[in-house]
Amino acid sequence: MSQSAPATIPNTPPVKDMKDIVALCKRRGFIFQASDIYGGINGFWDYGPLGTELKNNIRDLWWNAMVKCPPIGPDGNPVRIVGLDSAIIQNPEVWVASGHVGGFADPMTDCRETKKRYRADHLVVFIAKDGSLPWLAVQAGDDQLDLLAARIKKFAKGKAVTDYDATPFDKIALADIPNIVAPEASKAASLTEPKAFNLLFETHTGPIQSDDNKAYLRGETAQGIFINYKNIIDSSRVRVPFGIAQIGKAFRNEVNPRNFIFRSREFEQMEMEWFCHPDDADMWFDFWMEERKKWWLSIGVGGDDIIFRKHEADELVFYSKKTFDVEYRFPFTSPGFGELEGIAYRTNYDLGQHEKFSKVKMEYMDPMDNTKRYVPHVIEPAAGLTRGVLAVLCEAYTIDPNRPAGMYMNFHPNVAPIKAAILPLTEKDGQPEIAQKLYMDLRQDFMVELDVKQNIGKRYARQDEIGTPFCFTVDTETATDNCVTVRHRNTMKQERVAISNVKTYLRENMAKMA
RNA sequence: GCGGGUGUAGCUUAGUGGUAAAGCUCCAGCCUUCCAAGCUGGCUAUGAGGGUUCGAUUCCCUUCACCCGCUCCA
Repeated sequence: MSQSAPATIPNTPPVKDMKDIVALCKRRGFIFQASDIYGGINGFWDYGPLGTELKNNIRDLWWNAMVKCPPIGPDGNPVRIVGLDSAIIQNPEVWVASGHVGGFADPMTDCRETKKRYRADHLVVFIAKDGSLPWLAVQAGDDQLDLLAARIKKFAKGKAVTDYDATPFDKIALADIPNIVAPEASKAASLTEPKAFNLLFETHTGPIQSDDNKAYLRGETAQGIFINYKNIIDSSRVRVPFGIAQIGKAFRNEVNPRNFIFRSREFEQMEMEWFCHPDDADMWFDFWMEERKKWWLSIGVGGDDIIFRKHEADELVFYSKKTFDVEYRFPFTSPGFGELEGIAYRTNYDLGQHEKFSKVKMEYMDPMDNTKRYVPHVIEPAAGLTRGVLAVLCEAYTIDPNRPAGMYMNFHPNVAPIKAAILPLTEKDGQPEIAQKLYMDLRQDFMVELDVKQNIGKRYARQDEIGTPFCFTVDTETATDNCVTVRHRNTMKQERVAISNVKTYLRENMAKMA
């Protein structure tokens, strides 16, 4: 029970507190700290009964919108997307080709004095030509000579920029590091030896560990798609443009897991790679941007707390020509936003890399014109499933001081873990038997719960707390009129429905927001 | 990885160098009631490890987890 419902100021929505959301997740079985009874493990989370339902619902809605029932393309026909479930461990060359082994393993150096951390390859060390100390480190960039000039003023009056030679920090011998003054430090010898930050999890295939059988847990599901591109082209009668979709776990050794399940070391992704002709890439980029907006709205993540934002040129990673973020205002990012999905125009970078490293041709031959050959370009809508779960949880959490728990979960019915509860008003007069019969029928089609214990108010309250949109209550009149009462979660309003219509009623109300 | 904070039952809190307290939840029973009603009974806790001590939940050390800030974030 929440004891900390904040005082409400008129016309100001009450502030959702992450602590309350995390507490609810544990209390009601959405999400637990992984290895809880052993004191937990940093960066990992377990999904309980309701969290699993919620996550599966979001996952299935994505799969449905992508693979089973993909959107109508610009030509009026549905686009073609096929599914894939690739291995978590692949040949380690995959991750060399993708850039993760190099890019995810940047050596970092810490400044003991200022507590700043720098990428070793982003620091330039200037060494005086006359051999005098100290050496001056600055952050690499267009302005590095200006930065150097400022440091010279402070540490080597009378010298000029031209009296120094530049050396990348990562080329400096370990023994010479104490000669260096860090970029914002006041004296030398504050930089630590560079430490490798390898964000890919390493493992070994086979029972004996050696460098020869080192392998990586995948850092993203996307590479599994790229390395199967050719298999799918050759086996599935797909033609460009088409997509390959995959949902699954990915692993990153995050430096600092934070914010509940937002940044964890094991997480789940929903990624689709859309292969198209380079001339059409911009059109498809806009197409998927719109489709992805619609999808997030369809699972109840909407309103002022979601934004769709194009990256500025200086934010783009080097292989991407355009990136578009779907971001949610989480309680811990507010008033800022945190990323839910990135839609990236990745050019033909990934297929090109795998062509180069595997020596397998990735060229596509236009079936209508054999003279047209090209490596397809890729638009990638890559969403975080577990981040989606968190956004849905935060969005649904609704403070309501009039309810026993002080809140309820306003899930869109299509993501709600339990769609309906069947409740006999009392435990006598044959009501449990009627309820049981209705439950046995409904459970064929819906995740429903039968609850006969305790008074009806407690049972409604419990269902509100886990976000069950509908309760069907069997009462004394049910035996004679064959109707039950539908009680709505958000409004607490009730209406009478014939037992024979309950299934239809549920189906019709599942698609719309309560 | 750095700095700061926090760890007592499922939740919210109390307390003490000497038998760890309560409310709510939960479970069982009574009651049979449309919004956590009432009555009875019950389960469950000092994050982990070490040290000091006759005795540690309390003091000390280490460690783990979580929160905030920094850093990082293909």
